[in-house]
Amino acid sequence: MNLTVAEENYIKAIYKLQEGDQAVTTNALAYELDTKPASVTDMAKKLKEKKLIDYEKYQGITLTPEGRKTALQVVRRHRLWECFLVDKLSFSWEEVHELAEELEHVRSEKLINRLSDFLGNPVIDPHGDPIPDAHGRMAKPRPQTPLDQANAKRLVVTAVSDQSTALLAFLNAKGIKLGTQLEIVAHYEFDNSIEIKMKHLSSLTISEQVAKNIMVRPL
Amino acid sequence: MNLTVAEENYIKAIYKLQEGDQAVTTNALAYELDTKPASVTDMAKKLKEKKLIDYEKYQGITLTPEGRKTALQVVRRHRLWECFLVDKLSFSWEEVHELAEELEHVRSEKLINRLSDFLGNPVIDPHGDPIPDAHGRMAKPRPQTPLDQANAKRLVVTAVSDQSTALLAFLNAKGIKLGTQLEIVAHYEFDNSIEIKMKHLSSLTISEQVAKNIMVRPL
DNA sequence: TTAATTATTTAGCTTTGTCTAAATTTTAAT
DNA sequence: ATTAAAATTTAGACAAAGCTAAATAATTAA
Ligand SMILES: [Mn+2]
Ligand SMILES: [Mn+2]
Ligand SMILES: [Mn+2]
Ligand SMILES: [Mn+2]
Repeated sequence: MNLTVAEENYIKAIYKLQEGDQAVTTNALAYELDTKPASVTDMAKKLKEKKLIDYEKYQGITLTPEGRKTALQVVRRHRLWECFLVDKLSFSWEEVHELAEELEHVRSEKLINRLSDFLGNPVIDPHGDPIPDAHGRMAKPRPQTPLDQANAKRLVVTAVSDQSTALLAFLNAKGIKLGTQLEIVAHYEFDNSIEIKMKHLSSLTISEQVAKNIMVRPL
Repeated sequence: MNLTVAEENYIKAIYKLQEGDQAVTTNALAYELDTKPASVTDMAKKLKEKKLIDYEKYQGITLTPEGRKTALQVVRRHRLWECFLVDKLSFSWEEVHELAEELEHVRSEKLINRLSDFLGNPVIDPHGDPIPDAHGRMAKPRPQTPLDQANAKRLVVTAVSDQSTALLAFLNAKGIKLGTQLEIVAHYEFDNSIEIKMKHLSSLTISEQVAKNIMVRPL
């Protein structure tokens, strides 16, 4: 099955939005892909034809097993390229998503497996997301929660769930990265902001919006 | 000026075929790009519109200075990726062209300049072709001639002018690569085949067709 | 210098992926 | 149970890139 770049992008976006089994809506997919709902409907018909998704009018979209396999391949390529850019070419984590968005479409098993070897077969990408192996299997991530829901006091940052340049740039500015250890000093119920303290630094207060997108686990 | 992948491929092909100032013909370009003359005519109109080529009906195609600049950027990306694949991922020289044909279309100055640094700013690619620098300047290649026209006896292989998998596989089989030193033992005028001898090996005879595509300079 | 051959262009059609505007279906609210 | 709002689909259009078949221009041969 030979997919176009657009088809791969759709499959990956469906994978991303399809938490568990819940069907992905036309509008959500259009928003995620920065396109229009009418375009999504058109593409849904094509992907159904290719047996990559289950789709019935007005009923939303889910990946078939074949579609999920395809999605995992694209995700693998995306995340390995992100590792390459950060580890080998010294890009910072907020710069790599867009480039990987293009590199992920070079389809060569040999290339991607050699790249993985070259990188030491990493299992997480620069944003803390797991990298599927050549068979589509991912190490199941150690349990992690959004910072705004953490109950332990001493925590370590394991991932960021929003990967917009804006959030990543903010985290850079505050010195927060994967592996950063922090302590929760206070919750402020007025706006659900959270005061945190990192070693050797004065404490800072972050918005609920930011806290929701920082994944942590107890230290 | 934002170019499509197809436009970049055309510009690169025109650059390749346009030796000196001679205009590139519609048919030659169609053959090079494995497409049809009618398609070339269509694209020529678009590229003229974008001021990348000079083109008048029936008069053939030449790159404008802007077009040449674009071509050199694409060539730079292509050849740097080939270096990456060979030097870092252990691909052999006959495998890299197709992959580079796709990778070359990821347009990011920052990416390609960092890749170049990472590779040690190489000046020739795995086939002996020069790599343009960030400003489009290439080290002018040291004088080289096709093996079938060499007059010195002791020679060193500097490049291959045909990069088909078939030729490269043949050269692999015979142990001929960039830097290989060889001696011309005999010319056979019946078919213009050439007998050569490499150090520590028995001599072998290669066809004119092969000899034409091996570039050498006197040792 | 005609005539034949070759090269190139034009015309018209196809596929992919997108859009807007209008129609329809589903969901939520009275 | 209607009605209003929101979500989704359809219809019709467009741009990019390709194709085939037919027309035209340029070149070569007789
Ligand atoms: Mn992508
Ligand atoms: Mn990532
Ligand atoms: Mn290419
Ligand atoms: Mn090359």
